[in-house]
Amino acid sequence: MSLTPPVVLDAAITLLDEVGLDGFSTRKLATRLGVRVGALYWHYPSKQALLDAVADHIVGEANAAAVPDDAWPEQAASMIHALRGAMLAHADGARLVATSHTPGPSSRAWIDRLRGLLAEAGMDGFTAENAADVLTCYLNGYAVEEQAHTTHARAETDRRFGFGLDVVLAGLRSLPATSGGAR
Amino acid sequence: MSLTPPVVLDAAITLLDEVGLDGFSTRKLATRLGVRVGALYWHYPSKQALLDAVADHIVGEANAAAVPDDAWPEQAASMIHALRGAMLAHADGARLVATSHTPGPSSRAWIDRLRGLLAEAGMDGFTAENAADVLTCYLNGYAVEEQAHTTHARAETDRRFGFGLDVVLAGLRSLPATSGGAR
DNA sequence: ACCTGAACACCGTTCAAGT
DNA sequence: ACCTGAACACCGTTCAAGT
Repeated sequence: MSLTPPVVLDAAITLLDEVGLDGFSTRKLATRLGVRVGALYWHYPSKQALLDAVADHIVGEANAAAVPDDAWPEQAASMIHALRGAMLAHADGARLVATSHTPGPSSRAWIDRLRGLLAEAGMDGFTAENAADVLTCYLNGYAVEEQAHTTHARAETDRRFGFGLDVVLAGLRSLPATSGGAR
Repeated sequence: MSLTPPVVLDAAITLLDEVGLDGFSTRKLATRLGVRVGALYWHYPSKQALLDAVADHIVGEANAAAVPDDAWPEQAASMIHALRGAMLAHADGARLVATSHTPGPSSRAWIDRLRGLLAEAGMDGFTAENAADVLTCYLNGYAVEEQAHTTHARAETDRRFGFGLDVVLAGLRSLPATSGGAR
C-alpha cells in the first residue's frame, strides 16, 4: 500500500480535525501513516504546501453545493453560507483557508463562480471582482473570529453572521449597476 | 538595567517587524534582550500572551487617532482606516490582531468606541454591536489577505478597501434605525 | 524578585543511502 | 520511484538552583 498525495491529504485532514492547526505537525502525520517524516517530502514539497492543499479541499467541499436558481443576492448568500459551513466543519478551517498562501484550483473555481454570478446580475468585471472581494473578506473575518473564540452557541453566531451578510448584500444592492435588480 | 514587561513588549514588536510572525520565536527575543529564554517566562506566562500584548499594542496605536466631528459613517470609516493603518504598519499585524486569543484593554476600548459612535447615531445596543461586528470582520478579512499576498500596490489596495468599506457603510445606512441619518 | 543552566519534549527540512 | 536513517538547526516551556 503505497503513499500518494491524496492519501497524505486525507490523513492530513483527519489529523487537523483531531488536533487543530497549532497541534498539526508533519511528524504526527508521518506516524499516522506509518512512515518516516522525510517520506512526506516526496509527495509534498513543504508543510505549507500540504496545508494549502487541505485548505483547497475545504473550499472544494463548498463547491459541491448547488447554487439555487434565484436572484443574485440569494445566490451569493448561498455560496457564502456553503463556504462558511465547510470551514466550520473542520478544526481551524477558517484560519487555514483565510491564511492559505497560494490558492488552489477549488479556491479559484469558487471565486470565479461568485464573480460570474455577480456579473450575470449586471455588474461590470471590475465591480463584480470588488463585490466578490467584500463578501469573502466579511466571511473570512467573521469565520476566523467565530472559530477562534467559540464563546457563543452556533445558532447565535449563525444569526449574527446572517445579519452582517444582509448588510453587505444591501450595500451591494445599492450599487448603481445593480440597483435595477436584474435577474 | 532590569527586564520589565514593557521592555520585553517593545523588543517583541521590533523583532516581529524584522522577522514576521512565522520567524518570531521566544529564543530570538531572549537573545536580543541579552537574556536566557526562561527569563521571559517571568514577565509573560507564554508566547501567546506576549503576542496578545503585541496585538493589543497595535490596536492601541489606532486608538491614538482622533475621530472627526462628522456624521457617523465618516467617523466609523476613520476608525476602521486607523486600525487598518496600524495593522499594516507592522509585519503580519493583521493576522496577529485577527487571530489574537484574548482581547486586551486597547482592543476593548477600540470596539467600545466604535459601538458607542454607532449608538450615538441612533442604533439600539444590539444593532450597534452587530454593525461594529460587520465593520471589523470586513476589516480583518481584508487586511489579513492584503498583508498575506502583497501582490498589488498599496494605492490599489487602498482603493479596493475603500470600495468595500463604502459598500458596508451603505448597507448599514439602509438599516431602519439609521435611515434617518441622525447626528 | 528575577535570572541562569540545563533539561524535556518536541519541531520542519534535507539528503545520502537503501530497495 | 519511493522510502529509511540519521542528522541539522531549530522550537516552547519548566524548574531547580543561584543571586
